[in-house]
Amino acid sequence: MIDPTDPRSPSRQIADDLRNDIHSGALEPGARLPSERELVERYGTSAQTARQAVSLLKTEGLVVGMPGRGVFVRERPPVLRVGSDRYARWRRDQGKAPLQAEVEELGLKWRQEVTELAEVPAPEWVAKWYDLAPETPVFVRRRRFWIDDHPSQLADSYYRLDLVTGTRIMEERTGPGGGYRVLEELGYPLTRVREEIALRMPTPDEVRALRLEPGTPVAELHRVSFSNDKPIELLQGILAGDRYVFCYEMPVTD
Amino acid sequence: MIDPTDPRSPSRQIADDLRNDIHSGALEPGARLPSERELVERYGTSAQTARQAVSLLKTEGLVVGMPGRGVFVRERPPVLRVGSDRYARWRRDQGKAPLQAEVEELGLKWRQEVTELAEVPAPEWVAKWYDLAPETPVFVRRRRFWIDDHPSQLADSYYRLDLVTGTRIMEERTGPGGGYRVLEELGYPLTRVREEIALRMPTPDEVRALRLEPGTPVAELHRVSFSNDKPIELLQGILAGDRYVFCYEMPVTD
DNA sequence: CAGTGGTCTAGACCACTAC
DNA sequence: TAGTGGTCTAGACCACTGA
Repeated sequence: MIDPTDPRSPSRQIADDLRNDIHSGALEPGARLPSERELVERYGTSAQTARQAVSLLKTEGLVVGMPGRGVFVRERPPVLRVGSDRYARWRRDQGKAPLQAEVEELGLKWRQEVTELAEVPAPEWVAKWYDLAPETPVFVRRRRFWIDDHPSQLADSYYRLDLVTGTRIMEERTGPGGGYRVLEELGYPLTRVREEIALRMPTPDEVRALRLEPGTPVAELHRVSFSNDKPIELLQGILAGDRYVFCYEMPVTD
Repeated sequence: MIDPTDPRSPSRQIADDLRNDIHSGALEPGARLPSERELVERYGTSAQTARQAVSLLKTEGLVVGMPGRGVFVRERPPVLRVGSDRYARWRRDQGKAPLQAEVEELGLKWRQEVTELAEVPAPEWVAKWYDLAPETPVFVRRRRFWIDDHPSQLADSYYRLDLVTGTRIMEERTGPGGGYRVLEELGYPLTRVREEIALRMPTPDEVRALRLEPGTPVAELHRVSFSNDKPIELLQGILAGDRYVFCYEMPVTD
């Protein structure tokens, strides 16, 4: 089954065959790929070569290996469309955090796990936006968001100490409406949001925390929340790339 | 150098060591990693094990192998911040396409390569937005964008035939200001834009067309351009994940 | 020319799964 | 218990690079 005159290496030939089967639908999502031993027999290569072919598909994010069971065509998890009206005030008035509202509208379960509440020296980008000297202490809320019992986002919110000391932002539970509601009550209503999204592969820590399959990229989100042009919250998020679609809508300015 | 009591597998231990060296700065961007043979000697493992460690770092996008030379810590290419004021009309009045203006402001070279001009059956999402029967013929402009002599984006623009037949949109060169300028002159000024961004690993075709290093994710961008709530252009873009940062700024609505 | 990464063969053992 | 993926050893050849 391997064509020695083909310029592609044997492992590439096998990988391309399997990829075709997946894209053509011959192998549907959830289906099991031929086992390593079957591939060896079918193509007449060594086991390592068959393994490398499958490994290629894994790094492409097309298949997932389950030790003892087999290699399976990945089923795309439910995707969350993160929209640009996420921050609308009427959502908070219903007592929900921005993401929570969006998730529950889709009929999915939602959970927030607070992993750390602490004073830390300000990271460089935080100091820059808050116009603080480097290393100035700031308050950080680190959370992990779960959607349908899957971890899907790591989110670290940084606040100025002079703004949030003594408020519910320093507590485990910020109360209905989330952190924005607290800031609003302090006299800092949210007026503008700036988001930057970069793409990269996850670190091993992130793979663990988000239970990412190999071949899943992440989005690194930096968000600046303004109240009348004054930054009031800075967020760094790591989002599982296969669970989010970012969606922005904007008028065209002159 | 391998700790047999460590629960991590040998290849993981080697990979973690190298990753630490990279993050600590002991191995700077552009530096060469120890060669496969050196790693074998240092850790006392087989060559395959050392290879697997390095291969892990490749899929993480941290290093790049150059056959015959070595494995090098990846240098991040210049990153382009794609902003939400990209579509502002004043830019087009200077005779530049949206992306072109942004790139040249950074002092980078810019080039557009038209790879195909054709009538094709409408893909599903195109038919949906244009409210056409599936497979209705539409006109597609496929281009590849180069920044500083690196391919960085594949962009397919779909147009309704009844709008663009006989216009410069069907020509190789659309003239100053790009496709939006042509539509504007036809009586369809751009008023609103909607963008959806999904993350995934590239297909082999995309790896080739964008000359992507292993371990580089891509962003799949779907853009709908409206003129007074009527879609006038649909774009699917594949953007090299290591060359773009997406940046959106939005007011908070009630 | 020696050294490099990339690919391959031919074995082996382990932990896990499903029966 | 048989089959699975995951990892490992110990070799080998090739094309390419740089001196």
